[in-house]
Amino acid sequence: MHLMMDDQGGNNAVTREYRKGNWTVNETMVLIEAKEMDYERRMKRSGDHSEGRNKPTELRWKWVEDYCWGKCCLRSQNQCNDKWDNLMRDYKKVREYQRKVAEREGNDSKQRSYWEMEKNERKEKNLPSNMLRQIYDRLEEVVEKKGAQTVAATAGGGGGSDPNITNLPYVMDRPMVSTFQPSLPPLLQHQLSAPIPAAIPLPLPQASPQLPPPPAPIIQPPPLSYAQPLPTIDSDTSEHSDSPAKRRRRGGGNGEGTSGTANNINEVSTAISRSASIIAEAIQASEEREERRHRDLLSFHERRLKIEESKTEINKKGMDGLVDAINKLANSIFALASHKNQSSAPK
DNA sequence: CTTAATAGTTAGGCGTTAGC
DNA sequence: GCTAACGCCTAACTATTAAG
Repeated sequence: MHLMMDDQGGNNAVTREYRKGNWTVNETMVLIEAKEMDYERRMKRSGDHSEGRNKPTELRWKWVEDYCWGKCCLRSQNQCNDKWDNLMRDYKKVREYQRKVAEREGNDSKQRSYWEMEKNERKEKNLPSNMLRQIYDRLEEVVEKKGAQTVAATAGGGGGSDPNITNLPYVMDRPMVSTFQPSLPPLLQHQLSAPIPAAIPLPLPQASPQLPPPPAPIIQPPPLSYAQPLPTIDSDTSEHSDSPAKRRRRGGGNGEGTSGTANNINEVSTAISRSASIIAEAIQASEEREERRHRDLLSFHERRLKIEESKTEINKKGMDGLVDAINKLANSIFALASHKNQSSAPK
């Protein structure tokens, strides 16, 4: 269970328990995918420059965090941000090196590609020692696409020349907290129960504020509603409207805003508690389904084992019978031959 | 003023090795 | 076998700059 219901001071809130420790390849792929979606989302938005002016800027990394959570990558926005920074550092080093290698290849200079190098050789050249090809390729895909999109948007774009512009209406009312769809579609319940392979291409998140994401193939980011947010409280640090550096500073208060009226607070807390119970139910259902699937899988394996065993037994019996028959045949032939010998012998 | 991007730095976890 | 020392790796923190 990664979501905790907080009930302090009478307000229900959902606390995210972020995973710690090293990033797995799968988590990294999810993050890259989230960034890819983020780029695409922003490009769409920058093309649609007629709306969203003077709206509060969206917290991009919170969006990325939400996306990652929808893919069972339980990291905070800071973790995502940091990991992305580190990834980009490594990626750029490798990319630069690979470019140099490619240039020198024309000049007949013998220089091994990054992937052909040993770990210590990489270290000598001040390159990341263990960047995975899989991750590099995926990063290249995303980063180069981003570059191309940026150029395209700059060329095509009236006021939306900057890919960083965040003016789509569907984020305009988004508070500085993470969000969930208040009523989870059945699909999400399924998603929660099954980790999703990151390599499979995903449909784009919806850019429209009114329309919920369309019913989609099995793999789809969870629909995030920005119109009806469900606040979460981050378990590591309070991450609200401060700058990244300030956000991380501990002991500096919780950074809560004071602008909400009592009415709003009431409405929000009601919505939160409703949403929380829905989410809790969804998670419970998904866990039950997962349990059931696990049991099915086990019984299936057992059945398969039994079938294998009986097959082996039948084969063994068949082989024994065959050996027996061959022995008998050999004996008969031998007996026949000796009988013939005796009968043909001179008297 | 804010967020995003970048880069330098620190801290903690983990494996290896030498000494007892 | 135990433990301290060491080095490496990576997440996390911090500062700075750019752009809107």
